[in-house]
Amino acid sequence: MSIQTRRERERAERERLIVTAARELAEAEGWDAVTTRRLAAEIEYSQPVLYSHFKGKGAIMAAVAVEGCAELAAELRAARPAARDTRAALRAVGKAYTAFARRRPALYDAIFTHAVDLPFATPEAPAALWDAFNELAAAVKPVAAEGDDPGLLTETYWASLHGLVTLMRSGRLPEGAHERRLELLIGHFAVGAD
Amino acid sequence: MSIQTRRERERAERERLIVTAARELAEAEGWDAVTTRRLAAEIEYSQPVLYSHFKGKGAIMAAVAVEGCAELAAELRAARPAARDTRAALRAVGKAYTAFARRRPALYDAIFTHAVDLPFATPEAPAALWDAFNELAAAVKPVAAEGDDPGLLTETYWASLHGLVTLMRSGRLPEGAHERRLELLIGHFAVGAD
DNA sequence: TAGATTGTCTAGCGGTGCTAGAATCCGGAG
DNA sequence: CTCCGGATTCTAGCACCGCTAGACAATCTA
Repeated sequence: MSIQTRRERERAERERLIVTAARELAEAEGWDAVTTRRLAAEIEYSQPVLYSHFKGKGAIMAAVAVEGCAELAAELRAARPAARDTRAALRAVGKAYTAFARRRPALYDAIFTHAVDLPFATPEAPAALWDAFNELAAAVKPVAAEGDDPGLLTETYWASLHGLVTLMRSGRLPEGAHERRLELLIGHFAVGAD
Repeated sequence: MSIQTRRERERAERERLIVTAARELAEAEGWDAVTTRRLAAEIEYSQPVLYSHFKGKGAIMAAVAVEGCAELAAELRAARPAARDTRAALRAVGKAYTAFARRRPALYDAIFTHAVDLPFATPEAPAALWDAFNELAAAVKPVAAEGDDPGLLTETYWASLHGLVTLMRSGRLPEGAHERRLELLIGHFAVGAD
Protein backbone atom coordinates (compact mmCIF):
# COMPACT_ATOMS: atom_id res chain seq x y z
CA MET A 1 0.00 0.00 0.00
CA SER A 2 2.88 2.32 0.71
CA ILE A 3 4.23 2.22 -2.79
CA GLN A 4 0.85 2.88 -4.28
CA THR A 5 0.20 5.84 -2.03
CA ARG A 6 3.63 7.26 -2.73
CA ARG A 7 2.95 7.04 -6.44
CA GLU A 8 -0.40 8.63 -6.07
CA ARG A 9 1.11 11.39 -3.99
CA GLU A 10 3.80 12.01 -6.57
CA ARG A 11 1.20 12.04 -9.28
CA ALA A 12 -0.90 14.55 -7.39
CA GLU A 13 2.13 16.72 -6.81
CA ARG A 14 2.96 16.71 -10.49
CA GLU A 15 -0.60 17.55 -11.33
CA ARG A 16 -0.40 20.57 -9.10
CA LEU A 17 2.91 21.42 -10.73
CA ILE A 18 1.22 21.44 -14.11
CA VAL A 19 -1.67 23.62 -12.98
CA THR A 20 0.62 26.03 -11.20
CA ALA A 21 2.96 26.29 -14.17
CA ALA A 22 0.05 26.86 -16.53
CA ARG A 23 -1.34 29.53 -14.28
CA GLU A 24 1.94 31.34 -13.83
CA LEU A 25 2.72 31.20 -17.51
CA ALA A 26 -0.72 32.51 -18.38
CA GLU A 27 -0.52 35.31 -15.87
CA ALA A 28 2.95 36.28 -17.05
CA GLU A 29 2.50 36.08 -20.81
CA GLY A 30 -1.16 35.37 -21.51
CA TRP A 31 -2.91 32.19 -22.55
CA ASP A 32 -1.54 32.37 -26.08
CA ALA A 33 1.87 31.67 -24.64
CA VAL A 34 0.61 28.58 -22.83
CA THR A 35 1.26 25.91 -25.43
CA THR A 36 1.57 22.26 -24.55
CA ARG A 37 5.21 22.28 -25.62
CA ARG A 38 6.02 25.33 -23.56
CA LEU A 39 4.18 23.96 -20.56
CA ALA A 40 5.94 20.61 -20.86
CA ALA A 41 9.30 22.36 -20.96
CA GLU A 42 8.33 24.43 -17.94
CA ILE A 43 7.62 21.38 -15.80
CA GLU A 44 10.59 19.53 -17.31
CA TYR A 45 8.58 16.65 -18.70
CA SER A 46 7.58 15.72 -22.20
CA GLN A 47 4.28 16.68 -23.76
CA PRO A 48 2.47 13.34 -23.42
CA VAL A 49 2.80 13.55 -19.64
CA LEU A 50 0.30 16.40 -19.72
CA TYR A 51 -2.20 14.14 -21.41
CA SER A 52 -1.79 11.45 -18.78
CA HIS A 53 -3.10 13.98 -16.27
CA PHE A 54 -5.58 15.99 -18.30
CA LYS A 55 -7.74 15.26 -21.27
CA GLY A 56 -6.30 18.20 -23.13
CA LYS A 57 -5.33 21.82 -22.91
CA GLY A 58 -8.91 22.80 -22.16
CA ALA A 59 -8.96 20.63 -19.07
CA ILE A 60 -5.78 22.27 -17.80
CA MET A 61 -7.34 25.67 -18.28
CA ALA A 62 -10.43 24.48 -16.46
CA ALA A 63 -8.29 23.40 -13.52
CA VAL A 64 -6.65 26.80 -13.44
CA ALA A 65 -10.07 28.38 -13.63
CA VAL A 66 -11.33 26.51 -10.58
CA GLU A 67 -8.24 27.51 -8.65
CA GLY A 68 -8.64 31.12 -9.70
CA CYS A 69 -12.28 31.07 -8.83
CA ALA A 70 -11.49 30.22 -5.24
CA GLU A 71 -9.28 33.27 -5.13
CA LEU A 72 -12.02 35.45 -6.58
CA ALA A 73 -14.49 34.11 -4.05
CA ALA A 74 -12.09 34.89 -1.23
CA GLU A 75 -11.61 38.45 -2.41
CA LEU A 76 -15.34 39.01 -2.74
CA ARG A 77 -15.87 37.59 0.73
CA ALA A 78 -13.22 39.85 2.15
CA ALA A 79 -14.72 42.93 0.53
CA ARG A 80 -18.40 42.60 1.41
CA PRO A 81 -18.61 42.69 5.20
CA ALA A 82 -16.69 45.95 5.33
CA ALA A 83 -19.69 47.70 3.78
CA ARG A 84 -22.21 49.21 6.12
CA ASP A 85 -25.31 49.53 3.92
CA THR A 86 -26.63 47.70 0.90
CA ARG A 87 -25.40 50.24 -1.62
CA ALA A 88 -21.94 50.08 -0.10
CA ALA A 89 -22.09 46.28 -0.25
CA LEU A 90 -22.98 46.35 -3.94
CA ARG A 91 -20.14 48.79 -4.52
CA ALA A 92 -17.72 46.69 -2.51
CA VAL A 93 -18.31 43.46 -4.42
CA GLY A 94 -18.48 45.32 -7.72
CA LYS A 95 -15.15 46.95 -7.11
CA ALA A 96 -13.61 43.73 -5.84
CA TYR A 97 -14.91 41.81 -8.85
CA THR A 98 -13.63 44.25 -11.45
CA ALA A 99 -10.39 44.73 -9.58
CA PHE A 100 -9.81 40.99 -9.70
CA ALA A 101 -10.48 40.96 -13.43
CA ARG A 102 -7.99 43.75 -14.05
CA ARG A 103 -5.33 42.40 -11.73
CA ARG A 104 -5.54 38.78 -12.90
CA PRO A 105 -6.77 38.97 -16.48
CA ALA A 106 -5.55 35.50 -17.45
CA LEU A 107 -7.30 33.95 -14.47
CA TYR A 108 -10.45 35.87 -15.24
CA ASP A 109 -10.41 34.74 -18.85
CA ALA A 110 -9.97 31.12 -17.84
CA ILE A 111 -12.99 31.35 -15.58
CA PHE A 112 -15.35 33.53 -17.54
CA THR A 113 -14.40 33.73 -21.19
CA HIS A 114 -12.37 30.75 -22.36
CA ALA A 115 -12.85 27.31 -20.84
CA VAL A 116 -16.35 26.26 -21.71
CA ASP A 117 -16.16 22.72 -20.40
CA LEU A 118 -16.93 23.76 -16.85
CA PRO A 119 -20.49 23.29 -15.62
CA PHE A 120 -22.09 26.60 -14.72
CA ALA A 121 -25.39 27.40 -13.12
CA THR A 122 -26.00 23.79 -12.12
CA PRO A 123 -25.46 21.96 -8.82
CA GLU A 124 -22.50 20.24 -10.48
CA ALA A 125 -20.65 23.51 -10.86
CA PRO A 126 -17.42 23.73 -8.85
CA ALA A 127 -17.91 24.78 -5.25
CA ALA A 128 -15.58 27.73 -5.71
CA LEU A 129 -17.84 29.02 -8.45
CA TRP A 130 -20.86 28.80 -6.19
CA ASP A 131 -18.92 30.51 -3.43
CA ALA A 132 -18.16 33.45 -5.67
CA PHE A 133 -21.72 33.62 -6.95
CA ASN A 134 -23.13 33.46 -3.45
CA GLU A 135 -20.95 36.36 -2.37
CA LEU A 136 -22.46 38.43 -5.15
CA ALA A 137 -25.90 37.14 -4.25
CA ALA A 138 -25.51 38.18 -0.63
CA ALA A 139 -24.84 41.73 -1.74
CA VAL A 140 -27.60 41.79 -4.34
CA LYS A 141 -30.39 40.17 -2.32
CA PRO A 142 -31.31 43.27 -0.27
CA VAL A 143 -32.06 45.25 -3.42
CA ALA A 144 -34.42 42.69 -4.87
CA ALA A 145 -37.90 44.14 -5.09
CA GLU A 146 -40.92 42.13 -4.16
CA GLY A 147 -41.49 39.49 -6.80
CA ASP A 148 -37.91 39.72 -8.09
CA ASP A 149 -36.03 36.44 -8.15
CA PRO A 150 -32.85 37.21 -6.17
CA GLY A 151 -30.90 34.60 -8.11
CA LEU A 152 -31.84 36.08 -11.46
CA LEU A 153 -31.09 39.55 -10.20
CA THR A 154 -27.67 38.39 -9.08
CA GLU A 155 -27.05 36.89 -12.49
CA THR A 156 -28.03 40.19 -14.05
CA TYR A 157 -25.71 42.22 -11.84
CA TRP A 158 -22.94 39.71 -12.45
CA ALA A 159 -23.49 39.92 -16.21
CA SER A 160 -23.30 43.69 -16.07
CA LEU A 161 -20.00 43.56 -14.24
CA HIS A 162 -18.78 40.96 -16.69
CA GLY A 163 -19.76 43.14 -19.63
CA LEU A 164 -17.97 46.16 -18.21
CA VAL A 165 -14.86 44.11 -17.59
CA THR A 166 -14.67 42.35 -20.95
CA LEU A 167 -15.44 45.41 -23.06
CA MET A 168 -12.90 47.39 -21.14
CA ARG A 169 -10.21 44.76 -21.29
CA SER A 170 -10.65 44.28 -25.03
CA GLY A 171 -10.20 47.99 -25.59
CA ARG A 172 -13.81 48.62 -26.52
CA LEU A 173 -14.46 50.80 -23.49
CA PRO A 174 -11.89 53.33 -22.31
CA GLU A 175 -10.35 52.29 -19.02
CA GLY A 176 -10.27 55.74 -17.55
CA ALA A 177 -13.99 56.01 -16.97
CA HIS A 178 -14.36 52.58 -15.42
CA GLU A 179 -15.04 53.84 -11.91
CA ARG A 180 -17.73 56.19 -13.13
CA ARG A 181 -19.45 53.49 -15.19
CA LEU A 182 -19.35 51.18 -12.20
CA GLU A 183 -20.88 53.89 -10.07
CA LEU A 184 -23.67 54.40 -12.59
CA LEU A 185 -24.36 50.68 -12.60
CA ILE A 186 -24.46 50.50 -8.82
CA GLY A 187 -26.69 53.54 -8.70
CA HIS A 188 -29.24 51.89 -10.94
CA PHE A 189 -29.13 48.57 -9.13
CA ALA A 190 -29.24 50.01 -5.64
CA VAL A 191 -32.20 52.24 -6.25
CA GLY A 192 -34.91 51.84 -3.65
CA ALA A 193 -32.46 50.54 -1.06
CA ASP A 194 -30.36 52.50 1.34
CA MET B 1 -7.43 54.70 -67.68
CA SER B 2 -10.02 52.13 -68.64
CA ILE B 3 -7.83 49.16 -67.97
CA GLN B 4 -6.74 50.52 -64.64
CA THR B 5 -10.28 51.16 -63.51
CA ARG B 6 -11.42 47.74 -64.65
CA ARG B 7 -8.64 46.16 -62.61
CA GLU B 8 -9.53 48.20 -59.59
CA ARG B 9 -13.15 47.24 -59.99
CA GLU B 10 -12.27 43.57 -60.24
CA ARG B 11 -10.08 43.91 -57.19
CA ALA B 12 -12.88 45.52 -55.24
CA GLU B 13 -15.27 42.81 -56.32
CA ARG B 14 -12.90 40.12 -55.18
CA GLU B 15 -12.42 41.88 -51.88
CA ARG B 16 -16.15 41.82 -51.34
CA LEU B 17 -16.14 38.18 -52.36
CA ILE B 18 -13.61 37.43 -49.63
CA VAL B 19 -15.53 39.28 -46.94
CA THR B 20 -18.81 37.69 -47.96
CA ALA B 21 -17.33 34.21 -48.06
CA ALA B 22 -15.74 34.70 -44.66
CA ARG B 23 -18.98 35.94 -43.21
CA GLU B 24 -21.07 33.12 -44.65
CA LEU B 25 -18.59 30.49 -43.58
CA ALA B 26 -18.43 31.94 -40.09
CA GLU B 27 -22.20 32.12 -39.77
CA ALA B 28 -22.59 28.59 -41.04
CA GLU B 29 -19.83 26.82 -39.13
CA GLY B 30 -18.32 29.31 -36.70
CA TRP B 31 -15.08 31.24 -36.84
CA ASP B 32 -13.00 28.17 -36.07
CA ALA B 33 -13.97 26.84 -39.48
CA VAL B 34 -12.78 30.01 -41.17
CA THR B 35 -9.19 29.13 -41.95
CA THR B 36 -7.18 30.87 -44.62
CA ARG B 37 -6.99 27.64 -46.63
CA ARG B 38 -10.71 27.03 -46.41
CA LEU B 39 -11.48 30.61 -47.28
CA ALA B 40 -9.12 30.51 -50.23
CA ALA B 41 -10.78 27.36 -51.52
CA GLU B 42 -14.19 28.97 -51.09
CA ILE B 43 -13.32 31.93 -53.30
CA GLU B 44 -11.36 29.66 -55.67
CA TYR B 45 -8.07 31.48 -55.29
CA SER B 46 -4.88 30.56 -53.50
CA GLN B 47 -4.07 31.64 -49.97
CA PRO B 48 -1.63 34.47 -50.79
CA VAL B 49 -4.40 36.30 -52.62
CA LEU B 50 -6.05 36.91 -49.26
CA TYR B 51 -2.92 38.62 -48.07
CA SER B 52 -2.82 40.93 -51.08
CA HIS B 53 -6.16 42.28 -49.90
CA PHE B 54 -5.90 42.07 -46.12
CA LYS B 55 -3.05 42.22 -43.68
CA GLY B 56 -4.12 38.93 -42.15
CA LYS B 57 -7.01 36.92 -40.88
CA GLY B 58 -7.71 39.50 -38.22
CA ALA B 59 -8.24 42.19 -40.84
CA ILE B 60 -10.72 39.99 -42.68
CA MET B 61 -12.63 39.46 -39.46
CA ALA B 62 -12.58 43.19 -38.85
CA ALA B 63 -14.09 43.78 -42.29
CA VAL B 64 -16.83 41.28 -41.52
CA ALA B 65 -17.36 43.00 -38.19
CA VAL B 66 -17.90 46.39 -39.79
CA GLU B 67 -20.37 44.90 -42.21
CA GLY B 68 -22.21 43.12 -39.43
CA CYS B 69 -22.25 46.24 -37.34
CA ALA B 70 -24.18 48.08 -40.01
CA GLU B 71 -26.77 45.34 -39.82
CA LEU B 72 -26.94 45.60 -36.05
CA ALA B 73 -27.35 49.37 -36.28
CA ALA B 74 -30.18 48.94 -38.77
CA GLU B 75 -32.00 46.50 -36.52
CA LEU B 76 -31.65 48.77 -33.50
CA ARG B 77 -32.91 51.70 -35.54
CA ALA B 78 -35.89 49.72 -36.70
CA ALA B 79 -36.76 48.64 -33.18
CA ARG B 80 -36.59 51.89 -31.27
CA PRO B 81 -39.21 54.20 -32.80
CA ALA B 82 -41.93 51.61 -32.33
CA ALA B 83 -41.67 52.16 -28.58
CA ARG B 84 -44.00 54.71 -27.05
CA ASP B 85 -42.29 55.53 -23.74
CA THR B 86 -38.74 55.50 -22.49
CA ARG B 87 -39.02 52.16 -20.74
CA ALA B 88 -40.42 50.59 -23.88
CA ALA B 89 -37.57 52.12 -25.88
CA LEU B 90 -34.99 50.64 -23.54
CA ARG B 91 -36.74 47.31 -23.83
CA ALA B 92 -36.95 47.55 -27.60
CA VAL B 93 -33.26 48.17 -28.16
CA GLY B 94 -32.33 45.65 -25.48
CA LYS B 95 -34.39 42.95 -27.11
CA ALA B 96 -33.16 43.87 -30.58
CA TYR B 97 -29.55 43.84 -29.40
CA THR B 98 -29.71 40.47 -27.69
CA ALA B 99 -31.81 39.00 -30.49
CA PHE B 100 -29.12 40.01 -32.97
CA ALA B 101 -26.46 38.39 -30.82
CA ARG B 102 -28.41 35.15 -30.65
CA ARG B 103 -29.39 35.08 -34.29
CA ARG B 104 -25.98 36.02 -35.68
CA PRO B 105 -23.49 34.77 -33.11
CA ALA B 106 -20.55 34.73 -35.49
CA LEU B 107 -21.19 38.30 -36.52
CA TYR B 108 -21.59 39.35 -32.91
CA ASP B 109 -18.33 37.72 -31.94
CA ALA B 110 -16.49 39.40 -34.78
CA ILE B 111 -17.74 42.78 -33.61
CA PHE B 112 -17.62 42.49 -29.85
CA THR B 113 -15.43 39.64 -28.71
CA HIS B 114 -12.77 38.69 -31.25
CA ALA B 115 -11.27 41.27 -33.57
CA VAL B 116 -9.42 43.68 -31.39
CA ASP B 117 -7.76 45.72 -34.15
CA LEU B 118 -10.83 47.89 -34.65
CA PRO B 119 -10.80 51.33 -33.05
CA PHE B 120 -13.58 51.68 -30.49
CA ALA B 121 -14.78 54.64 -28.54
CA THR B 122 -12.77 57.08 -30.62
CA PRO B 123 -13.75 59.32 -33.53
CA GLU B 124 -11.83 56.93 -35.78
CA ALA B 125 -14.20 54.07 -35.01
CA PRO B 126 -16.19 52.84 -38.01
CA ALA B 127 -19.32 54.83 -38.73
CA ALA B 128 -21.49 51.72 -38.44
CA LEU B 129 -20.22 51.27 -34.91
CA TRP B 130 -21.17 54.80 -33.99
CA ASP B 131 -24.54 54.32 -35.60
CA ALA B 132 -25.25 51.31 -33.43
CA PHE B 133 -23.99 53.06 -30.32
CA ASN B 134 -26.06 56.14 -31.05
CA GLU B 135 -29.19 54.06 -31.35
CA LEU B 136 -28.55 52.72 -27.89
CA ALA B 137 -27.74 56.21 -26.69
CA ALA B 138 -31.02 57.59 -28.00
CA ALA B 139 -32.91 55.05 -25.93
CA VAL B 140 -30.78 55.55 -22.82
CA LYS B 141 -30.59 59.34 -22.80
CA PRO B 142 -34.07 59.93 -21.31
CA VAL B 143 -33.24 57.88 -18.24
CA ALA B 144 -30.06 59.77 -17.41
CA ALA B 145 -30.45 61.55 -14.12
CA GLU B 146 -29.19 65.05 -13.65
CA GLY B 147 -25.44 64.98 -13.55
CA ASP B 148 -25.23 61.62 -15.27
CA ASP B 149 -23.11 61.53 -18.40
CA PRO B 150 -25.47 60.07 -21.03
CA GLY B 151 -22.56 58.59 -22.99
CA LEU B 152 -21.22 56.79 -19.95
CA LEU B 153 -24.68 55.58 -19.05
CA THR B 154 -25.11 54.22 -22.56
CA GLU B 155 -21.79 52.43 -22.29
CA THR B 156 -22.95 50.92 -19.02
CA TYR B 157 -26.25 49.72 -20.44
CA TRP B 158 -24.44 48.38 -23.49
CA ALA B 159 -21.96 46.55 -21.28
CA SER B 160 -24.79 45.00 -19.30
CA LEU B 161 -26.42 43.71 -22.47
CA HIS B 162 -23.06 42.45 -23.66
CA GLY B 163 -22.50 40.63 -20.40
CA LEU B 164 -25.89 38.95 -20.54
CA VAL B 165 -25.26 37.89 -24.12
CA THR B 166 -21.75 36.55 -23.72
CA LEU B 167 -22.39 34.68 -20.48
CA MET B 168 -25.50 33.15 -21.95
CA ARG B 169 -23.89 32.18 -25.22
CA SER B 170 -20.94 30.56 -23.48
CA GLY B 171 -23.29 28.43 -21.41
CA ARG B 172 -22.59 30.25 -18.16
CA LEU B 173 -26.12 31.58 -17.86
CA PRO B 174 -29.09 29.40 -18.70
CA GLU B 175 -30.83 30.60 -21.84
CA GLY B 176 -34.32 30.00 -20.60
CA ALA B 177 -34.35 32.91 -18.16
CA HIS B 178 -32.90 35.42 -20.60
CA GLU B 179 -36.09 37.40 -21.03
CA ARG B 180 -36.57 37.72 -17.29
CA ARG B 181 -32.99 38.85 -16.73
CA LEU B 182 -33.35 41.39 -19.49
CA GLU B 183 -36.55 42.64 -17.88
CA LEU B 184 -34.78 42.98 -14.53
CA LEU B 185 -32.00 44.95 -16.18
CA ILE B 186 -34.43 47.26 -17.94
CA GLY B 187 -36.38 47.71 -14.75
CA HIS B 188 -33.31 48.92 -12.92
CA PHE B 189 -32.17 51.21 -15.71
CA ALA B 190 -35.57 52.72 -16.42
CA VAL B 191 -36.38 53.55 -12.85
CA GLY B 192 -37.52 57.11 -12.35
CA ALA B 193 -38.58 57.51 -15.96
CA ASP B 194 -41.81 56.65 -17.64
C1' DT C 1 17.94 -12.23 -11.09
C1' DA C 2 14.19 -12.73 -14.84
C1' DG C 3 9.91 -11.18 -16.24
C1' DA C 4 5.97 -8.25 -16.21
C1' DT C 5 4.16 -3.86 -15.61
C1' DT C 6 4.25 0.77 -15.34
C1' DG C 7 5.70 4.98 -16.83
C1' DT C 8 8.07 8.23 -20.07
C1' DC C 9 9.94 9.76 -24.30
C1' DT C 10 10.89 10.26 -29.31
C1' DA C 11 8.93 11.05 -33.44
C1' DG C 12 5.26 12.15 -36.15
C1' DC C 13 0.33 13.37 -37.89
C1' DG C 14 -2.65 16.73 -39.66
C1' DG C 15 -3.64 21.19 -38.93
C1' DT C 16 -2.79 26.54 -38.36
C1' DG C 17 -1.36 31.62 -40.13
C1' DC C 18 1.69 33.46 -43.10
C1' DT C 19 5.42 34.27 -46.93
C1' DA C 20 9.47 33.81 -50.36
C1' DG C 21 10.28 32.93 -54.81
C1' DA C 22 8.90 30.58 -59.04
C1' DA C 23 5.60 30.57 -62.70
C1' DT C 24 2.10 32.64 -65.33
C1' DC C 25 -0.66 35.96 -67.52
C1' DC C 26 -1.37 40.18 -70.08
C1' DG C 27 -1.03 44.96 -72.03
C1' DG C 28 1.85 47.64 -74.98
C1' DA C 29 6.06 48.40 -78.18
C1' DG C 30 8.39 47.24 -82.31
C1' DC D 1 2.24 39.14 -85.03
C1' DT D 2 5.79 38.70 -81.87
C1' DC D 3 8.14 39.45 -77.99
C1' DC D 4 9.27 41.89 -73.72
C1' DG D 5 8.43 43.78 -68.99
C1' DG D 6 5.70 44.25 -65.20
C1' DA D 7 1.92 42.94 -62.52
C1' DT D 8 -0.36 39.05 -60.63
C1' DT D 9 -1.06 34.46 -59.00
C1' DC D 10 0.51 30.04 -57.53
C1' DT D 11 3.48 26.34 -55.54
C1' DA D 12 5.98 25.08 -51.87
C1' DG D 13 7.48 25.73 -47.52
C1' DC D 14 8.37 27.83 -42.68
C1' DA D 15 7.51 27.56 -37.78
C1' DC D 16 4.17 26.64 -34.92
C1' DC D 17 -0.14 24.34 -32.86
C1' DG D 18 -2.83 20.24 -30.12
C1' DC D 19 -2.49 15.61 -29.81
C1' DT D 20 -0.97 10.48 -30.08
C1' DA D 21 1.18 5.80 -31.50
C1' DG D 22 4.71 3.06 -30.57
C1' DA D 23 9.54 2.49 -28.98
C1' DC D 24 12.09 2.70 -24.91
C1' DA D 25 13.43 2.79 -19.93
C1' DA D 26 12.59 2.28 -15.13
C1' DT D 27 10.43 -0.04 -11.52
C1' DC D 28 8.16 -3.66 -8.82
C1' DT D 29 7.03 -8.73 -8.28
C1' DA D 30 8.17 -13.43 -7.92
